[in-house]
Order: sequence, then structure tokens, then C-alpha cells
Amino acid sequence: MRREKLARLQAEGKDPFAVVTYKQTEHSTQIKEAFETYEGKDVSIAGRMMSFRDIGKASFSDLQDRDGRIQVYANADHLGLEDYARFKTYDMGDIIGVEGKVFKTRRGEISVEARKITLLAKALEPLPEKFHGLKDPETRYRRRYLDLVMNREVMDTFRKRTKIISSIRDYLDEREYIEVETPVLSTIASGAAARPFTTKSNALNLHLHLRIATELYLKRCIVGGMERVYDMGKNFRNEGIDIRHNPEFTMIELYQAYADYHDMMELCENLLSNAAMKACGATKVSYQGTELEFAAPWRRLTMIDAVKTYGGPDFSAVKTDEEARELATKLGLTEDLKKKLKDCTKGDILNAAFEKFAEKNLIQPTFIMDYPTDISPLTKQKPGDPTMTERFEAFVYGREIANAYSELNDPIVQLDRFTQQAKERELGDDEAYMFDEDFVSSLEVGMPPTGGMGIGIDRIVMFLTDAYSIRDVILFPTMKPQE
RNA sequence: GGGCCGUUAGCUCAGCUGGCAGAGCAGCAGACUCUUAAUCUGCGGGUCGCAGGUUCGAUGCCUGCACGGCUCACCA
Repeated sequence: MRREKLARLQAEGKDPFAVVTYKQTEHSTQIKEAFETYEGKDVSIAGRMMSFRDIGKASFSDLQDRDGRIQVYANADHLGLEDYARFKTYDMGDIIGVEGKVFKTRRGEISVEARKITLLAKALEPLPEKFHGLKDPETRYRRRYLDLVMNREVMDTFRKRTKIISSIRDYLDEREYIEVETPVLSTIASGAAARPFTTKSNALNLHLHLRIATELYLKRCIVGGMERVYDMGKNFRNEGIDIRHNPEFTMIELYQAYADYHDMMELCENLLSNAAMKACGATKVSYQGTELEFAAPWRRLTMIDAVKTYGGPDFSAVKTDEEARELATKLGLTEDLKKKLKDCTKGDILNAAFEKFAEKNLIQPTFIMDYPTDISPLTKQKPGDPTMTERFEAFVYGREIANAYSELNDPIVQLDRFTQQAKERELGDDEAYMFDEDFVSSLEVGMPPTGGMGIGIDRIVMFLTDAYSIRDVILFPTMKPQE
């Protein structure tokens, strides 16, 4: 039916798809928000026809543009019988341009009285139902364009996402950070504990990995003297998919020479509270019914204290790996360990205890400081305690949103850590860090003391847009093909 | 990967104990020059996710598969 209408228009020489441009002078909210200045003035608007209320020789329709909807009043007096009759053949979902005068109807609805209506594109497929909208999650993710047309809060979410990202860029740019682009493809995917995607270069006849982190390249930039750098972009991790994980996700990593992890904590607080202000107009936001306060200062707690605070044992009293293993057995932690108990160090067991006792209780933004050295191969040790490092993770609503360190810059120690990771890989841990020899060479050239941090952008967008699932903040989430 | 749930018209959903496939919106034809989920009259619309099985008869029961959602495990 719609195809026939299109063919008829084309036969009449009125092919909508032949239109190349349209002058749009205003958007819907501009007119609605400043009605007094627009009343009686001519405007030219464009958008999708979302409804059509035909009352004979006049009609009302709702035109939806980027910002929202505005009512269009059309009648035969102003358009002429022929043009009005043609307009009545247009369908819901069609893209039209309307030139006309701004006025208010007797019922008080701000509207545009059409003088000229141009069909700019024909919708051959009907829109979902106007009242119930599009609900099926599968269709919403697979055909996001329909979701955006029908569910305006989705548009709001993605506009907020942009605001959050630009607030972060602005904040760092003001502090003279240099934005760089590090490789997505490389032979070594290191800098995090995750399985990579692999692909193949025909030109080089080489297996390559998609990056799982940007860390090792950004630190090379620090060695080169850039002093403050960041890379915001996609990382790819070949892991499970759920409401918090998508195989490709957006991460910012930033590095600042002559800074440490305390400086990173301040930066983290500032970036997040600034993003909340820019996107939500306040530092306090509601997430899934819980109020979250992003204003600095956030709570700071060592990992050992966190475990103790939330009902776990006091690890400061544990001196040896052997003692820790006994404790793990006593507490029934063995199920939560990633390795066999006999291969676990005190650090592994402390981390497991943290995840079991403390993590889910960290609702308000909290920095957990001082991570075990064994699980932090790129981090500088704490002065006076080689088993612990100057590392923190930031938690909100029980979820990790940031990970930061005083960066390890001693090439000899770094070499040892990579060697240790290689052993773990041989023991079957396919998420152990890949050995990057050139990175160690770069440290031999000399890297200044540096603080670095990674922040999961999708997750902070989730908190600031009250999104339940990561799929709600990624326009086109990873899906299996339908057939 | 395990468990639970879902898949019926373009969309949102009903469909009883197994007995001719339903509604609203959308669409089509008509009426109406201030409607806004417009209203009124009439009409058309289906591979009941796919493949088997049981049965006289399956949208419904059984098995397998596909896709999706939630959840547990893993990870970030």
C-alpha cells in the first residue's frame, strides 16, 4: 500500500527520495519554550509524522524532531484543496517538512499552521503502536532506530551519554591532557586480565589481538615525555555477556606524570561529580531507587579494613600464605578462589574475602585502597610492604567503576612481574597478563613516577542515566544474528 | 555453560481442560474545519518462532533446536 503510494508520487514527478535538502529553521522545543517570541511568525520545521487526527477538511498531526514533538495544523483553506488532499495520503512515519505560522489552538496547544508541506521521505514500514509503543527488548536492541523513534527516554539517555563524555574530555583538556589514539590491533593484548578477541592480518600474515586495555601504550607516551595523556575508546574482551558486560565497551585510561594514586582519587571524584553536574544538574542522582552522592570527598578504605568492616577476618594479623590458606579453609572461601588453594597467596585470599564480604556493600562511591601485589602486576609496591601496592578501585552500588595505580616504573621489577604472570599462564590461567618485552624496554628508557586510572564509561553512564542494563547505554549492543 | 521465563496480526496483548485464530492500536473505504490515545460507520489482515512426536484433532501436551529476557557461575 505504501509502496503503491510511493510509486504514484514518483509517477507524478513528486518522488520524495529525489529531495536532497530542506531548510529547517527551528526545532520543536525552541518554539515551545519561547512561544511568545515565535507567535505569529513563520517557521520551517521538519521531522517524522507520529500521529494524524483527521477531522475532514482540516487535521492535526504531531511532528517529531530531534528534540520532541510539535503539533501541525493543516487545512484546505491554507494549503489549497489539491495540496491538502495529497497531504492526507501521507502516512504515519513519513518524514515531512512544514512551513507555516506559529499559533496556539483553542485548547492551548502550541502548533504550526501549515502553509506548505513537503514530503521528504516515505516510510514504507508502519511504526509500532502509538500508545503502547515498542516494548520487545529484542527488537529494541536489534532495531535501535525504532526504539529511538518510539521511546524518547532512549534519546535522552544517549544525549546524556554524549554530555558525560564531553564533560570528561573538557575537564582533562583544561588540565592540559593530550588525547591520543593507541592501537586497537596488536600482537600482544596486555594491560588487563581478560581473554582477547583474535583476528588475522592478510597483509602481514599475522595473528593479531584486539586490545583489552590501552595501558601499556599510554605509559610509552609517558616515557616519551607527554606527561599527561588519555585514550578514550573501545576495548574488547572475549568474556561473558550480561547486564554489566558487553564484549565491546568504552573505557578511558589516563596517565599523569609526577602524580600518584592519591592524585588519581581526587581526579576520579572531580571527573565524576563534574559529569553528574553536566548531565544531571546535580551531584546526587537516583539509581534504581537508591540515592548516590558523587560529590567529593568519597569514602576511603583499605582493602584489609573493608574486609574487617563487613564481617570478614582481620588480614592485618595474617603473616604468611600458609596462615591465609588455613583461614580460607576455615571461612569456606575455597569455592570463591580462582586457583587451587595450594597455589593461592595471602593476596589472592584477601581479594576473595573482599569480593565475598565487602564488595556488594559499597553502595555510595568508595575508594578501596591498597591491593595485593600478586593481583596487581603493573603497580608500584607500597613503601615498607612489598606484598601490597598503591592501587585503588572505585566502587559504586557494589560495582567497580575505576581502577588506578601509582604506576610501576622499575623495569627490573616489571620484568619479574611479567615472568610471574607467564608462569600463571603456563599453569592454565588464560587471563594472566601477556608478556610485553618492548614495554619493559620502554621502562628502561625511564618513566617518571606516574599515576594512572581507567574508568568504565558505560558503567558511569548507567549510574547517571539510571540504566538497569549496559545494553541501555550502548546504542547497538552485541547480539547473535537472528538466523 | 546451568536454571527459570518468553516467542500468537506491523505494534501491545488475550486465547479456559486439546475442538473453526481474537481484541485494541496501526492499515483500507467513507463522514466530520480546534483535535491531541480525536470521534463515528464499514472492511481487510495470521507459516500461532522452527523441526519432529503424541492424538480423530495441537497455538495449547511431549522432545529437540533457534533467538531473546532474567538469574547463577566467570569476567570488568
